[in-house]
Amino acid sequence: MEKLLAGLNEPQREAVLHTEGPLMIIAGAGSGKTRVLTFRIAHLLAKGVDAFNILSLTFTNKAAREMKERIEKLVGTDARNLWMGTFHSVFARILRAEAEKLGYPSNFSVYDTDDSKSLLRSIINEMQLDDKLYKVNGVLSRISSAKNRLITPNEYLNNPILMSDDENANRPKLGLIYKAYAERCFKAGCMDFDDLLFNTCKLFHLHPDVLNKYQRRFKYIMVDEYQDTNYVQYMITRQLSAINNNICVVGDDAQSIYAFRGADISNILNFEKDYPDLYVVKLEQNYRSTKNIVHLANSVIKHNQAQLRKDVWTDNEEGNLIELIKATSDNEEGRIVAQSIFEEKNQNHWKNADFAILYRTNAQSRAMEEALRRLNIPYKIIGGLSFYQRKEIKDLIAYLRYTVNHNDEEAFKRIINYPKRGIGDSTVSKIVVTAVDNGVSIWEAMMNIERFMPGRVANAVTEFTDLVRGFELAVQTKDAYDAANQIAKESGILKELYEDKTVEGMARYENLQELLNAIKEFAEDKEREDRTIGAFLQEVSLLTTTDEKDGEENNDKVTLMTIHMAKGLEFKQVYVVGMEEDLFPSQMMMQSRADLEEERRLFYVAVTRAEKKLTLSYALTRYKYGRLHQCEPSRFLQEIDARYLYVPKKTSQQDMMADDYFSAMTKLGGPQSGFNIKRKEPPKPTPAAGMAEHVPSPNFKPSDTSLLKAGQRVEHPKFGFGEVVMIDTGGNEKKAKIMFDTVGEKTLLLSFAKLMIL
DNA sequence: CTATCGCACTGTAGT
DNA sequence: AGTGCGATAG
Repeated sequence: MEKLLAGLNEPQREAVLHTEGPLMIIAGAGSGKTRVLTFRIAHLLAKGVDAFNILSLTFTNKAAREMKERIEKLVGTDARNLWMGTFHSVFARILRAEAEKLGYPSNFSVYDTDDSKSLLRSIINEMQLDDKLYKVNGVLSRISSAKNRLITPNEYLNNPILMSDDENANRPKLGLIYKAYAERCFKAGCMDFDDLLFNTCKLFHLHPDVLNKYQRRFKYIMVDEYQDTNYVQYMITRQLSAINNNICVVGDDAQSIYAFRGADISNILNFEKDYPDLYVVKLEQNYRSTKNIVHLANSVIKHNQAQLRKDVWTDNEEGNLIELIKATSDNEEGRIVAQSIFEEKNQNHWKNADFAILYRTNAQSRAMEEALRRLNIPYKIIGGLSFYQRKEIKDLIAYLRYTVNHNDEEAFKRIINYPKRGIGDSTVSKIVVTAVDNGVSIWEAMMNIERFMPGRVANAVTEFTDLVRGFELAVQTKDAYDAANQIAKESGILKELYEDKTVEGMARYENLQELLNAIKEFAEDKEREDRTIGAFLQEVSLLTTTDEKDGEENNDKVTLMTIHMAKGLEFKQVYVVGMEEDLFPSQMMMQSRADLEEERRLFYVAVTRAEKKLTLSYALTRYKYGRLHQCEPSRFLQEIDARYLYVPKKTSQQDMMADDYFSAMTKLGGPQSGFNIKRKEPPKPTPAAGMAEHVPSPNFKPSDTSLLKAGQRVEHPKFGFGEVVMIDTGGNEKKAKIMFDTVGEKTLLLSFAKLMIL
């Protein structure tokens, strides 16, 4: 252990050795956070703490797995009993043991996002609401944020602020949808992802003895990526640590990039208030990047207001200046980047795997892919559809789920007529209606179908129930693999796919075989206590893209991914592409969310992935929904301290300055036929450049909305002129609704910094 | 019950 | 432009 500690700097060592009492580690980018965390746990174990008493919460399964491996390397098999995992996986496990206390079956299924959406769609239909007004995505995110703030359906319905919000948004029934949704999930014996945390809190609240049991068990609690936790996660950790008070949170407020899914940066900003005797360690030395990269990152993030004082510095070499590339189009941007990778690779003797191309949205990968393929540069794309999101996989999983839990409504809907067995929508709704009328479950109704729907349909339904009962028997008597195999065969899925001789069909068949292999591995894993289908389903429902194995031998590939996926990774050279206004920072974010501070943190995360070289690029035109659009450079390029930037003389491969190219194109009335340039709409009443600093009015402090009065005229650089129509200052959130003359109504949260009172 | 047509969407991500 | 889902017609 001493040997290990010798390699650490002073704050790192402090973080490792400070084991008793609350601790907050503010870990800047590239400051050796993972190392500190693993050493800290190893140190606890070396001190004689039982692994059984340590709980370590991470943000992804992958992070948990990697950390566990590292610790096992340090301390050996002592690490076996560590509880290490995501919030969801850890508390799903606890809920599985305690579910009955909340009225759930212990084999509850977990709804994924698609299941949730499908259920919501049914509910919105059944309530005869306008699905254009009640969009599934919007409704789901509203319900999700309510659950993340521990608001029950009834509390929602009794909350005047939420209700008036909904009314103003013309969606007064949202609370009722939430209530119906929660009831349906409960009846189906299912939890969605948010329920796993919500119900954990509920369990602890209703059963203090259970809470006490786990409080005494988890003597040491660690939370990684604390800046990305939401309110319910905050409550869980707070309650669990209430007795022993040994809680250690690690995070970096400058890398909080998940507000859009409910992460609450104030968790980390206000942590001090909850634990007065808190000890704070700041890891500020960056070991990853050159001075130029670190300075550039700092020069942008300093524009943010909400942050902890932190000063990231590095001892590393100065390094190259950051290259800024201007391209005429997204396709040319791709060509230049691919060409650059080709040249840099030879020049520095780097591998393909030393390069990453980062972008804001997945759609941007296309141009990059084409260019790389043209130069025969191998690449891999991280993200996109995961294995477990594929239709054929979800179908078989749905059969398994339904076999285990006959109340699982979404699984039922998926499999009842797939493969086709003559039970269509009308039959299904008749069954559902009968079940509801008689107060029995759908399953029971189907078991008695001859009584109310005798005839041909009844036979089909009985065949189906017999089939499922056979599966049930198989699950009880055989091991997971044999049972799954039987289900795949007898359900007819396997046959259906086998008969499809198209390329896609063959791929689907192979995917199914791969799923069966995965079940086989699971069933034969001797280290696992619970090797049933139920346990498999639970694990699989919490698995994602990043958790899947690479599987390929040749891993020397250029990595393409979104900035979000890049967090925690590092590459010798990084290209951040698409540095254009409205794309990065994203227009959508700017309309709905706090403001551009999160986008700025996203930029910070992107550039700090680079070790040696960093290249930024933007295009002047870009394809969007099949049409060519005109773009403007991102405001972030203006915020960068110019000292760190360098613009190569020749940026266009056609040896033509991009500006000339574009003006030539527009003079000709657009490029050749088939092109259809969508001109950017002229900026609203703001200065011509569209990038000039907007000076806030002197009487108006950003984020202080109390100065706004209904009826006031205001101006916003993005949305133009408008009128304040409503303010509510209830709770912590200050909100104002502004009716903009051209854009319509906007609810602004924190973006008041740019708002002028006229 | 199935096939086809038309419309809407097109955002980052983990569980 | 392309896809995927839902509604409607057959």
